[in-house]
Amino acid sequence: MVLAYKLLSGKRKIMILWFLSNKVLRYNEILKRMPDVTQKMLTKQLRSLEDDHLIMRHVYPTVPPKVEYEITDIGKRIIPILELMHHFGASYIETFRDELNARRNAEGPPEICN
Amino acid sequence: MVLAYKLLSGKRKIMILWFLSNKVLRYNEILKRMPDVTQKMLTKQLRSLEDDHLIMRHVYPTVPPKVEYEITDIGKRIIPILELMHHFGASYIETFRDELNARRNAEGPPEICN
DNA sequence: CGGGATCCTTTTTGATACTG
DNA sequence: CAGTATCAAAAAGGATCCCG
Repeated sequence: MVLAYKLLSGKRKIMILWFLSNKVLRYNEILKRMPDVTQKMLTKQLRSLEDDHLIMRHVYPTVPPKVEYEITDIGKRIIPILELMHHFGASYIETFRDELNARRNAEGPPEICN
Repeated sequence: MVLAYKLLSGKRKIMILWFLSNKVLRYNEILKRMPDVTQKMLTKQLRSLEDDHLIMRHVYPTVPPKVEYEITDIGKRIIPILELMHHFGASYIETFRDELNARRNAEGPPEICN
């Protein structure tokens, strides 16, 4: 439990895994899908996910370089957790819609994903 | 997804919810179950969980004071996520036992919960 | 008993510029 | 294209002491 939590700790990791859950993506493709992340942070989280064996990094030594990221078998086993989180988020929003709207107006811009 | 992640962000929240999933507990009972947390941090995380409506706080104005914490209905809906995380942790450990042991020896003391 | 208040350290995240 | 490097800010976590 704590272990899974730690593996997912990091503001962007769950989104990265979510994107990679059904596709192999290049570095820039992931970057485009996350408009508010810096290159540095994306790289860092990708490295961390790779170190934890949740994703694989494939480097094609071409010019220009091409790097693809692919979810691993063990990484795929995290997807059901993300799906549950997604469903939970939806029902949570439904329950507290008004309160969440109030917070949102007070604090900042909306999220892409719940 | 991101929302559920944010609600669970905080080093102790998932453990607190785990403990409260099947019992109402007093402040000190939670504290005893988490040997390495300070009172300040426990209080802080409890307040945060309460603000997010995942737990309820019942104060009995006796002397000495008595405060109980109880999971809410919406809080209970997070438990399946924690159970999945727990199972994931177990299979992850099984897959990478050797590597995890190596890290453990290098870094520090073991966890109570995976 | 169940906290709150202060002060401090560690960790995480971000902005910006540069490169093979 | 896919990153590094440097610097700075913010967030999270912790130690310690005090209180009704």
